[in-house]
Amino acid sequence: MKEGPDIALIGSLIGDPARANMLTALMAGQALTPTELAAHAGITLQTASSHLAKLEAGGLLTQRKQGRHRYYALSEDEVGLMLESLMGFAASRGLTRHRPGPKDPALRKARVCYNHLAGDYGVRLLDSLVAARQIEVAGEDLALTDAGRDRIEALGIDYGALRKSRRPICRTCLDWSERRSHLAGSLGEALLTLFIDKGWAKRERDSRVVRFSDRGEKAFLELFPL
Amino acid sequence: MKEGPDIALIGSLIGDPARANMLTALMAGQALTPTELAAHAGITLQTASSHLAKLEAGGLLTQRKQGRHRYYALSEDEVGLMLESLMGFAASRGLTRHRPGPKDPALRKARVCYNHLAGDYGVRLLDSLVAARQIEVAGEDLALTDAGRDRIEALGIDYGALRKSRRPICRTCLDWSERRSHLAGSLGEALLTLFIDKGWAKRERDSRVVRFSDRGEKAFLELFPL
DNA sequence: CGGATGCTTCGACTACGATCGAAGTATGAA
DNA sequence: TTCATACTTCGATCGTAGTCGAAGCATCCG
Repeated sequence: MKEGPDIALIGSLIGDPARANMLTALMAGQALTPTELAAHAGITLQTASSHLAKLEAGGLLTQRKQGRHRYYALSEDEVGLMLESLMGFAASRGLTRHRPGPKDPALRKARVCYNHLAGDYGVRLLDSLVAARQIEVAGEDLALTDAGRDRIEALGIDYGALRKSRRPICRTCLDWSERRSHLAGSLGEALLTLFIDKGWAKRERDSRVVRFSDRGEKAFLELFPL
Repeated sequence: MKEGPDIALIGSLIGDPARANMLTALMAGQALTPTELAAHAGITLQTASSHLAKLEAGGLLTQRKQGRHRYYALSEDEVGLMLESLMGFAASRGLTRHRPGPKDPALRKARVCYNHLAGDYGVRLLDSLVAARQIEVAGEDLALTDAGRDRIEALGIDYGALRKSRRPICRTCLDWSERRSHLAGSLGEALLTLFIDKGWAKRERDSRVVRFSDRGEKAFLELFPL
């Protein structure tokens, strides 16, 4: 009828509270089963199953069968970016679903955004890499410089493996708490994995919060100065 | 209940086809009356009125009374950016509402994105300014350099006026057709206005298409080389 | 092979919201 | 003042989508 892409379909998928809760839960980056997602959304398994089918048909989720479990996850980085952008706007309107509690500051400090680090620390990470000219910015796109490649290889990240995947290595993602960009893409994912593997940070159970240890925090701040 | 902003409310607002049509129409940047928006959405005035009240309550729209007309517009740049991001995802899924016609290439070449230039030409504009070091990129944020300020003042844009407004002067906006960034913010708006004032380009009626004249196209391409 | 777990499908109920006609309010024109 | 236009509010109708119980598959375990 009118020109342009159909945003109503996507909007209505996100618009149902149960589905929105599931999507929010999946923003933590881990693949979850219908049973788990039903608990997150506060609905029965049957209803959850129907919602998940719709989300999958709409291209927001992908499904992986493993034994008698089915694991659902956001289908691609793009979905996470879009959701974070919605959250940014919702947060700016003061539309928060939760009573602000002790978790809130932790969430703003460091949290998982689909598969990479967001919050204060996520923003700092990108800023630091850009300041050190290890990442160059060109609009929405980021590019790893030669110095940047050396740097991440020194950290123990396999640059070749990142390159092989079809996803962009670097990518910006708008942070809803900081309202600035942080680092997404396969490099963002690899770095978060690195921090956790090194024992610098741990993910809190059933939450997006990333909790740094004292030692990890010190190492992170030294490694990525402003 | 759960942590994080409430995206369901925003989603459900966008999720209704009638409302989505109105929002899409308002992406053209002009403020429209309920009667006009009702026509765009294919509903009666009464229904439109109810939808508009909801969109305003949700913070997506603002309203300006002028005589016996009421003009609705997107409430801020942020809303346009969010919608464009949704369109990007919808387009990547092939969810387009329109039959691809002769208008489509024109739309991809140059169109209005709320209040600034998008499409191929919009992307080129930002790229050119960045290449000339008149804009510097730092994550999501853009900064006008001294050279950039001189440049836009030479073009006849009042830098002081841009500065006075509380909105950011430069800003990136993800382009759904090009899937790259173009220039938003008050400078983006001022530049589009400039192109139209100079007679280089005209906006097509009831459409987001921006049509450049031969002379205007030549001038634009010379002024903003890659 | 049972029996248990995880999930989907079916069917029926329910509630919410979109829709429009009719009536009410505001602004402008004659 | 009177009429017309632009819009909102009210009220009633109607559809659709979310919800869950019950039943049906699939997978794993002993």
